[in-house]
Amino acid sequence: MSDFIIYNTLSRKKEIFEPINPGHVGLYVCGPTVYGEAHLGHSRPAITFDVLFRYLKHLGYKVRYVRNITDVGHLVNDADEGEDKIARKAKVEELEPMEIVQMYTNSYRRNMLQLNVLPPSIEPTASGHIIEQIIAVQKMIDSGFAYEINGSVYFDVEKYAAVHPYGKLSGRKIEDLYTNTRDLDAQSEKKSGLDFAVWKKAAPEHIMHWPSPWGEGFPGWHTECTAMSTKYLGEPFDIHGGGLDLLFPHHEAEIAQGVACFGHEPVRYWMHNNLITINGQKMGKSLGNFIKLDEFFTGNHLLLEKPYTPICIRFFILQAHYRSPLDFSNEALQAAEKGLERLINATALIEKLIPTEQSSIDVAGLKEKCDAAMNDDLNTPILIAHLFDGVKMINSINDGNASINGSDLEILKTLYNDFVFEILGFKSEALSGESGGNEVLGDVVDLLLNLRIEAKQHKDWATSDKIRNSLTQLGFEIKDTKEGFEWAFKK
RNA sequence: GGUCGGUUGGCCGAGUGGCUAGGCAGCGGUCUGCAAAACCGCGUACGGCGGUUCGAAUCCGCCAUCGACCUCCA
Repeated sequence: MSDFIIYNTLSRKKEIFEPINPGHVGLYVCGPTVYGEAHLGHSRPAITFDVLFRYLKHLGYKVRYVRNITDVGHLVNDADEGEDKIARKAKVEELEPMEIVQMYTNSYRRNMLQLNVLPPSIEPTASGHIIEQIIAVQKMIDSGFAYEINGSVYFDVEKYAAVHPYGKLSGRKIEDLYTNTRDLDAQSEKKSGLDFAVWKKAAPEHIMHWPSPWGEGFPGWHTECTAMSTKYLGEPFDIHGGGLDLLFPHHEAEIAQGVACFGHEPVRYWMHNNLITINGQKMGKSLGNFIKLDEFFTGNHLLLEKPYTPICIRFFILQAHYRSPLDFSNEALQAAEKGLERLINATALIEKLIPTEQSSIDVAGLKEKCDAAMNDDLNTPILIAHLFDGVKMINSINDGNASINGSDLEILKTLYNDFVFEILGFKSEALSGESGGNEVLGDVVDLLLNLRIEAKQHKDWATSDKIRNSLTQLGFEIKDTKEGFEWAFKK
């Protein structure tokens, strides 16, 4: 088998993936901060790393996939400085912070399920790992790279940068950072504007806080990922993923914290997905131009011409390479919708193909190309292109313009099951005549279509068309075949 | 201002120093009572200007332009 190659942000190169422990992979991905409903932007890392998770398993690795839930610790950088994002929302809505956390965690999980994103192996919460974070902070102090002041603990970036390359992941130079750091908090207790909080003293009105060696407080922005990733995956571990927007400062800080805690870098391969844009601009909470996933599924948003199914969103995202920016548009989404349908239909058709003596198509070659595409840094757009080549083959065989032998047919079945369903994670969303969701409904549709056949036999085209058009209006897709008819219902 | 990354046909999106993905839309044809689906055929694109090369959309330089990060953000 050929090597699996991934792009490592750390080296800015494609590298052969070699796990630290043969046969096992530790994967950590930054999950959501649960203070709002998930939007399209959240779906990209979730889907990207879901495909990575699925593919690693397909390759035979035993994978431990950790994706955190951030439920404490993000500071709000406005008038309410020092107040926790989640606590702030709680006051507005007069809910307990943990009530908010629970609500949005539930909705996030529901959305992920809809997108056919597999649950991670472990989904740790920051609030559930306060002790681990306190220990991590203590290690940073012990190693001399963090200092306590007035009940808060800060990471000493200057001291760290003197002996370690701070900025190596994001390609930043410490001098540049100095000149660019805004001087907003002149009265700050930090030694330097570059320093970041690893533990923050809680103001009296602050709701979420825990006791620590430095007094009542809460963990800083980046502490949780360092504590939780290494707790479950060890250090160093194999792959750390996340959105490109987390590269700096979050991931840079994680490297520094890791070195401060363990004396070596915590991660072998860093992977970053690019962002989704809307009209060429980043879709983000701060810009207020995001569309929630639920809004996609219902079509209930000004920018949406119609609803789009979760799998359509998934297909749309995977038709672009994860490291490329992807621009949202109704047109692109509708193109994805139709393409997905064609792929799913052909995949279902494989079951009905009748093998012959000879194969006129190169199934082994197709499989090789599909493997190669995935091995080349998860090139899902290329993989999908090859799968569409196969779609043409499948349809041609069905039309009698090509042939396939028994063994090739078996390979083809496995190939499409593996890539379309297991790895890319697509699934059929239509209720077809065969599988059917509601048996009575199916029987009624069959009845109507049988009446239509009778009408056709009498050349009563008016009745025939009336039945077909009415069913089409209701969302059924009717196809006439040699044997009679086929139908499918689309939500 | 600093750092990084884009600019591909009507739209979306891959990719490689020469063999010039794929999807969607469009056009013509086959099939069909008409459709739908499917199949066959068609469209020859890589921001601009230079340079390297037998040959560049692909490498280099300059310019233009867009974006991301530098502050919480997937």
